[in-house]
Amino acid sequence: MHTNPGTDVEFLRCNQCAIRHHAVCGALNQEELKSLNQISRQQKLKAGQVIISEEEDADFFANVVSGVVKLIKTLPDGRQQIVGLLFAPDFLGRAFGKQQAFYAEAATDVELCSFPHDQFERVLKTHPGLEHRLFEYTLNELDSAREWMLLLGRKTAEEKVASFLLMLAKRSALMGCNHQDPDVNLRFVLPLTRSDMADYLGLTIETVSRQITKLKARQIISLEDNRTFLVPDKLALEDVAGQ
Amino acid sequence: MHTNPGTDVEFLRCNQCAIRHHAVCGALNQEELKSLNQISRQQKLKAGQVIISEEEDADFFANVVSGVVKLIKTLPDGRQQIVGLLFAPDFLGRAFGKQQAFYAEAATDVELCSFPHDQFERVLKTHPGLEHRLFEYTLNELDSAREWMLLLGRKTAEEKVASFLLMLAKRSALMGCNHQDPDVNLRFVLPLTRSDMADYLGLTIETVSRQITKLKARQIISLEDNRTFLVPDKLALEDVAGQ
DNA sequence: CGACATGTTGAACCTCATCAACCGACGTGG
DNA sequence: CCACGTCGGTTGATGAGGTTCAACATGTCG
Repeated sequence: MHTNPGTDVEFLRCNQCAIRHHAVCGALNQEELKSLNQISRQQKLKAGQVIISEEEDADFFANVVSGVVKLIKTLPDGRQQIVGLLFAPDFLGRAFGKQQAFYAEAATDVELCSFPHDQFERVLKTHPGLEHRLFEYTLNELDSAREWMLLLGRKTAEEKVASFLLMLAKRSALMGCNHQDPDVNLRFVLPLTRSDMADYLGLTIETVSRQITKLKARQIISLEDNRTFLVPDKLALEDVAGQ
Repeated sequence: MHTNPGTDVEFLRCNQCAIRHHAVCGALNQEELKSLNQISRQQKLKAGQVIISEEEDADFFANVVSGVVKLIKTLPDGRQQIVGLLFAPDFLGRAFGKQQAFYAEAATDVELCSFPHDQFERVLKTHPGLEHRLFEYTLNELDSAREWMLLLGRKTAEEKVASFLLMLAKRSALMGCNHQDPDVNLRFVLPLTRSDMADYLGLTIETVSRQITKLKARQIISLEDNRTFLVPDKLALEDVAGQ
């Protein structure tokens, strides 16, 4: 708990953080932020890098500052399912238990703000506001997971792809504090490969590709390039997605 | 906050509760338990009864004391997916928000110990131990949900059915403080109809029925009656389930 | 007893997975 | 500089796994 000048500089870092007000640390007052800041570490990862492996315990928590992280579960024979996508400012890691039944991998280049496991848990114990925020975050994660269970269990390939694109479209509309009319020609960049999409939707890459082609043909979406999507009519897409 | 004799009788009820030490209220000391007990109400429901509807806000929380509750999400055209099964002593309801994106229905006859929404949230605010327990419970729910995403997205019909039966077998082995050898001839009663199974596994009833028949033929399971299953060799079943 | 719900079985069909070829972009090394 | 391999993506042909539709069996309840 030293309070040398260096601390103040680091302290500043949190106050200037791009995601601060939306991340779980947004719950903290200046004093609490300070103690969290002291244990945090910025970290940059390349796309494809494994962040948490399935075997070893995770020794840290982290906020996603930029980029996208995949949470992946695998079957012994190699089949895999993405069980969560983390965008900024999502939180990575499971409180109260180091065991993760999945591994985490950078889908794009990623910046993390990470905290050593034990120290973070200590801060958690002493700052109920932080735990509360994390709890609310977890409840939202659970809601999303259940939404995805409906998609995986009951939607057709076309509905799956449409639902996923719709999710990204909405997300980007929310993010960009968009001055554009939110319902007209939504535009977003897909942060995943077709293979990732397939693993998220419980499909194969071929099926994903075909469904995208079909949506293009029906003019429900159009592509600037392989990764950049345009949605001229959000309602039409919602219709295909089965709400 | 009256403390008339009646209160003590009710107080006793929690102390004698069958699920107390496993339920979220297990985190509470006597004093805390008392305040929770004062707002609780026992409730009995018949199989098939809707507990929380999708439209209206839920005005209560509850512990499942006995029986099984289905959490169901539906698509506009009627397709449905069970996104969670609650056994005793699971907790029903979403803290910090009345909105549920699914509805809850009794799969069997059910006993609940329920708490009015607002009062429970008030207790929650003043008893961090309870909130903490609920948080841990929610984290486990999230883990299960993700496990199920893998099943829904990547497992075959046979693996799905086997996984589900395995889950119930393990569950019943844990419950019955079994003196029986845990690996030999596990026996359990299925608390669901084939239709519920199908909705939980993302299949049709016909497929479920056929897979059960197939597992029977391969001697991996046997049935005393439609609802009572025997697992002579747990390892064989695990093998079919794809771990 | 008939009506209804739950479950099983059969046959036909269809969606999606599989296998394979191909395309364009990119990077590397001869 | 261009040939080459690789990677991400698309498209085509084929077939299997699961759905759909239908009939039938069994058990329960008024």
